[in-house]
Amino acid sequence: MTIVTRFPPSPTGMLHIGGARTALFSWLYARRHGGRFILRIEDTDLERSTPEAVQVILEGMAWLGLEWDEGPYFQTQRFDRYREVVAQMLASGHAYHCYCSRETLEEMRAGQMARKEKPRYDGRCRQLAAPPAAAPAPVVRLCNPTEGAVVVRDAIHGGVVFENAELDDLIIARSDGTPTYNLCVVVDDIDMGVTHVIRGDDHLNNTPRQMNILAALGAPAPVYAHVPMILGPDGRKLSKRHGAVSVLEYRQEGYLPEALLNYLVRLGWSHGDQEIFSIEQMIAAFDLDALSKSAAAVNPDKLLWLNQHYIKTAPVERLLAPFAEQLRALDIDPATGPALAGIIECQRERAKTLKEMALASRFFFEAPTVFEEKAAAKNLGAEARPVLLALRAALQALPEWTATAVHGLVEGQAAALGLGLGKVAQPLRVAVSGGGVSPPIDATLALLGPTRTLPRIDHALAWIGT
RNA sequence: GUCCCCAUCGUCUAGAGGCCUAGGACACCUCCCUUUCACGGAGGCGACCGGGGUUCGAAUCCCCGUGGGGACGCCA
Repeated sequence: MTIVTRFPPSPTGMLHIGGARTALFSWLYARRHGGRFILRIEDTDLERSTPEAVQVILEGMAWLGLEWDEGPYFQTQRFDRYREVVAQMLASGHAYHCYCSRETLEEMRAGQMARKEKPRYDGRCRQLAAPPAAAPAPVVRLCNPTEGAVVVRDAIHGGVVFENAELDDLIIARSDGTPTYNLCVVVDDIDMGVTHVIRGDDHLNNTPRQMNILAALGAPAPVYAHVPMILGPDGRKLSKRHGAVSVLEYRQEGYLPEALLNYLVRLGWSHGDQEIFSIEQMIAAFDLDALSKSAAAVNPDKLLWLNQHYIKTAPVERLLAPFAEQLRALDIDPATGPALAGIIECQRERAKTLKEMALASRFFFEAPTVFEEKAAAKNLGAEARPVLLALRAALQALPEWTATAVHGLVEGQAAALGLGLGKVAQPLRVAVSGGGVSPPIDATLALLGPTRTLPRIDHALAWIGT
């Protein structure tokens, strides 16, 4: 049997990390078993769905590299099919027209709440012989079994029992004729041959209803796996207040998709003590039975750590494009400085994000005009003057401008001046970078080259002089 | 309110009755390395929600409680 999974976002907002993780799990499961992964856009809510949101979802999926084998399907393009199924259910007696007005329903709910009962439709239209006079356009409801129980066989939770008596006759088609979520999912999953439904456990309660529709249609149930929700860093429900919840925001913030994927895969899933997973390793190791049952809070620090790990270990070429993207976001033209590869090479161990790396690399492209106050106060005092003078002279005479040569030069000058390395390297660092923090001074100067370095020392000297 | 789900360090988790003096990771603290910042290395702090059972033995199984979450829409 070919494994078929799907990711069915509704285009009403951005692709957030919770959705991304569900997509990842579904994608991994399909890949792991050589199956197919389907992308389906659930846009039956005409009011709230937007083409922009569809675009954002597609972009997010593409950035993460979660390529789908089929789709994207749009439910709005399958309305004929849903109508056909609804008609069939009506004909077979598995569904019926309900003429209750919204007001009636509201009263019913209020009464039940007041009596501390579970609010649900009482099925009063089930036995209607004929439509009432002057009735509003009806909705179509599922004829839910009134007895017995539905057992959801869940790969994560085991068997979960729901009494049919707890369920009511849910609406499968609105009064305007459009189908609702529970009907569409079931029909699509049947038609698309979905074998494994991996989704958030907020859907666990919907599952018995969907299984009853499935039964009415005479279709077998897929394997369900209800994964726990993702919580914000504060342990509360994920919301916009927690910062970057949209996947594309992580891109803007300088995260690598492999880092986000690695972070996400370990949220609710584990493989022994392993923390670092390449895409290939995830695919090889992923399994439903290692998914956890409890909700997980996001830990921004750990994501940062993983991102830094991938920045440190990725091939430099892999970082070129996203790093350039970050520079441009800061209005820096990547072509106006030293080779990007060189910069990345010496910055990668001191940046947790590519954005941070870009910020720290600005001086490679733009000569500092002002100096960081504290760094200047500490390292660009009058005593730095002879040091910079000596350094300048020696650098100008340097036959070959390489990191090794600069390294030897700095050490030599320190010895000659009878000073510790810090007393020599720090003023130089502040002079060329504008601050007290930079990659090793030898590598920094090697990248800057004499044409950028010498004038900067002059500028610092002039600044000290005033 | 009713139904459903969940419960190991601050966080992510390992753990499928004895291997647990409860392991790893992030964060935090200390030390080492060091021209800054980092990287790296070595240590440290730190948890089985509570109560009953079952068992020779329970973090692991059962029950109750407590806490958290979800569902109860002509949203998905």
